Amino acid sequence: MVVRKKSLGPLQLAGSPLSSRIYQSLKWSLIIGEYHPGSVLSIRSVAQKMDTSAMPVREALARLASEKLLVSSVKRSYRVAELNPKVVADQFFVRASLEGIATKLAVPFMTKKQTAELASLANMMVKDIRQGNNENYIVRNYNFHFLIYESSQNDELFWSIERLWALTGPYLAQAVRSQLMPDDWQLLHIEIAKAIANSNATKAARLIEKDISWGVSTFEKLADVNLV
Amino acid sequence: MVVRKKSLGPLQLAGSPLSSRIYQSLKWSLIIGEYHPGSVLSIRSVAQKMDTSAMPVREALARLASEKLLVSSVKRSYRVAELNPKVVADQFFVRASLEGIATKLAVPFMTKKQTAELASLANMMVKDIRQGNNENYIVRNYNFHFLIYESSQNDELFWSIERLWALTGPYLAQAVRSQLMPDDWQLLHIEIAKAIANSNATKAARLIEKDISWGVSTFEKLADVNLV
DNA sequence: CTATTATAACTGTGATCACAGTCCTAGGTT
DNA sequence: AACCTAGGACTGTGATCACAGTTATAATAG
Repeated sequence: MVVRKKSLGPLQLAGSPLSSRIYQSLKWSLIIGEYHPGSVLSIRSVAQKMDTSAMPVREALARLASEKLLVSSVKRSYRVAELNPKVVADQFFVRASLEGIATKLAVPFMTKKQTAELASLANMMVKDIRQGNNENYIVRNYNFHFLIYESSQNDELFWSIERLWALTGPYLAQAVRSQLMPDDWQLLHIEIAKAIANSNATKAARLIEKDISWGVSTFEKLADVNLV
Repeated sequence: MVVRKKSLGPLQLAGSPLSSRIYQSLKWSLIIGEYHPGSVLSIRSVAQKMDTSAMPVREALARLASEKLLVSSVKRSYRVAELNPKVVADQFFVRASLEGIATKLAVPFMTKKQTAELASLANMMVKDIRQGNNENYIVRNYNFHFLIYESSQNDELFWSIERLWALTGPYLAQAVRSQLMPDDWQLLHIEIAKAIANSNATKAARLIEKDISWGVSTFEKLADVNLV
């Protein structure tokens, strides 16, 4: 069984331009770590794979590059960025800040049904890791976090965070697949669900920051190693 | 004398694609409030004004829309968003958070020369307002803040903040031009420069947040009025 | 076998076209 | 005078072309 996202940002109706659908599709692929750092995404190759002309793909790639989700230099193919660990750590740092803020705003708005959903997701994520089902885990992790951020009622915050997930997606996926996470890290999601159920916004925010900060410290350590 | 920006993000060399130069140019126009909410930016009209074909303009507008700096619906012209005050307040709220964080990171890195520059800018901004020179004020305000954020050494933070300035630019400019700011607001920049000179990062961050929060409260009030 | 060079394959970029929706307005009708 | 309608002037969208710069490959010279 493949776990699917609920929806990536505003739901894309069938009538939306091809370029937008391609954009959304590629963005989602970045979030779930379908591409690794350095992956080449050229206009023509993507167009062929999606069975369309260059034009809509070209627009989609330009948009992704504009948001720094891809890198582009003149007359060289679009690529997923290969970032040094310091930069990735910086990105995770911003993520931790924004996601903490969003959580604090969200908690008062969350319903019983939503908190139950959170608890359920947290439990399934523990199982996913135990069974080594990384792909399901990644999607569920997305669903867990954005179920919270949705409730923040702040679109700007939501959009910024989602962009950061696409930015760090290729790196997070690498870490998940190489089992770089400490064993007790999974319990954090269960704690978060509990704190939200108890309407403890401050604690929930602190735990979310801790959850993301794992990314910061991991990549900071990598940075130190690489510098030696 | 027209005050100019130092540089908007990474300096655009002459060899860069036309579409990128148009993108940068339009983004800067948004930041300094050259367009007001609702302004129409159609591909062909911009292309004509810039004396080029549709293609590079089309890419630039697609990029801006992707970052939510413009709105676009299918087969309808690109526009500067006309946002309800609640949404604008939300954007200023995120700005306050990120700019506070960036300031806290930046202060330890700032040199004597830079702090002197900050003090100088703060003084000139007071004069700009006194003389009713709004356009100069807006550019100097940009230079003041981004001189700080530059020193945060966190590119992701810098980029996110710059995007938010383009997003809120049309609204900030409106407020500045209608003299909506309280009289003693200008003194804040002088205080910020002092706090940074004293290497008091926490205080500087708090003052920056206060500076931006003015936007939040202003638009929240407007939201209340409009709802009645 | 190695290093250098020429050549072919591939890249984004700009221009232009046809087309189908949206918007606005001038003309007619009630 | 107010309403409706039909037309034309816009809009973004997708496709295709030519071109110039980059990258990788293969042939050639040492």
